[in-house]
Amino acid sequence: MKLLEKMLSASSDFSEYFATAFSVDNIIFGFDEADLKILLIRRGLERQTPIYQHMWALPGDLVHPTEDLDTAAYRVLEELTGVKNVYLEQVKAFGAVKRHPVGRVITILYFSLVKISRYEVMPNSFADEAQWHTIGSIRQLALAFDHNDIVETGFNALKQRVRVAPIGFELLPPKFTLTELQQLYEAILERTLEKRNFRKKILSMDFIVDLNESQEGVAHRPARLYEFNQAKYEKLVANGFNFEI
Amino acid sequence: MKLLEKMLSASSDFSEYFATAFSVDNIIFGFDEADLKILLIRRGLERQTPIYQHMWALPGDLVHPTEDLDTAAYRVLEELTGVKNVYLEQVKAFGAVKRHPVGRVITILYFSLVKISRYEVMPNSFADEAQWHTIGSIRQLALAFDHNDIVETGFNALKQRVRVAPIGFELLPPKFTLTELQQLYEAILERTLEKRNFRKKILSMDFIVDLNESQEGVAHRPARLYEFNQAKYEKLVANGFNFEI
DNA sequence: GCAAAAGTGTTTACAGTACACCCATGG
DNA sequence: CCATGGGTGTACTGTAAACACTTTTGC
Repeated sequence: MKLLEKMLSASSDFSEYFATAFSVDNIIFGFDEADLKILLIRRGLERQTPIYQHMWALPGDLVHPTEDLDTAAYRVLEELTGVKNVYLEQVKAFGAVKRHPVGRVITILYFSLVKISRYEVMPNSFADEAQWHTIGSIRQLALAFDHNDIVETGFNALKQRVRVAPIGFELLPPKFTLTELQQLYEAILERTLEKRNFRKKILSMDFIVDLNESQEGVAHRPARLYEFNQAKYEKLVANGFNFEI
Repeated sequence: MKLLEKMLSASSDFSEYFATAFSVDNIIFGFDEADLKILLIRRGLERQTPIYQHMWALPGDLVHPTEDLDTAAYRVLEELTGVKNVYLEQVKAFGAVKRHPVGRVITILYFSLVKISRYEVMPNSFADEAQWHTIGSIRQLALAFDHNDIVETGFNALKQRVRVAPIGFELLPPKFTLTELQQLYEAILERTLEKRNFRKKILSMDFIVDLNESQEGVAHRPARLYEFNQAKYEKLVANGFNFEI
């Protein structure tokens, strides 16, 4: 039975099929002081339906009727963080019938990668309170809705993606040290990496370039600074290169 | 602005946010005579909205209000093919505002893998006409809606998945030869593989077992038959094994 | 001169790749 | 006996993994 077709052409009442809302949720990743963090909002208070009150949740919103999904996810991100030009990727849809206690709400999960240093939370624009949480601390929390499951799924998606695409750089400032890069990969992959092998591998890929600059003001030998070179990377990909960590 | 929350709690009219339908579409893969094929339906005729008439499209339907997404995808599959216990996996959501000419319809894409030998199309139950198409021939066709894009996305998802999970077996009969398995991987990956190396690699993984049986009635040396052993595979995974082709 | 992190090379083992011939069966 | 696809081994190459010490700076 082709419900969609009937609905759109026949005169029968298919309004029940429109009794579903859909939203986007966004796992916003940041990297700070060797920790991978996720931006959560605390459910409040004046503006929201009184369910899951005071609990932490992923930022999200309904999708406007004339808005693409990616646009909606991007809007949520921008309203919350104020940043633009951010890496954003869809993960998947969550649509269990009872996942929202008030009605049927299907949500499309995204993750985004922001340079945490550049960013300021704007708590009064969107959420009553917003805060970065490590993945470890989130696992100790009961989040609103099915957001614990959703976070695990999104984190796994990041783990997979980071192995085949050079997106980790989106989480670092434009100039970074190899130690920072290694700590980032360790945080995402949740395991330690061997320093010499990591450096060999990363440098052999030939799309991060040595800036011939050094850290300043550190109480030890200053590290060299590098940057990611998108053009070099794309040239390699065009020639059949395959990124793997 | 937390639209979802306002909508559910306030008395304002948010009905425009319910003016969106959502559906599932399913890329049903089968493997037959060394070709990877996708089951398409021809848009017809009596039952459907007169758009994209006579064009080929992916099978899909609206999601019922009290139905999980996976269930809906499974239902589409079962109504069309009659088969059960089939591998099914969500790919992603497609939600461009204008992707459906009649209204806003967000669709969740799935792919499923069926053993083509076991299956009979039931054209009178669901679609006016259903037919297997090779990926090559689909690329020559203009499909309805944005289904050409969707097919490419879904096919790429299969390509990725098959490299890290042993799901190829879902497309083969329970007993298969190594040549059939190789042809399957060649069809999915769209490249040739070297016979000796392929066999070494597959057999070294140790979860396909030699049945000590042979093909019958072939006009050449009969091939040995193998089967996939799920229990062995899971044991390996539990011990930290990682499948790769 | 000491604390702290940066930086660097070599060896070993394993997996990927390339490659060509004999075997078993039906007709 | 011929046509057809089935089945096998070896050498080479490159990448992954394991591993410990020296260097540079600030204080």
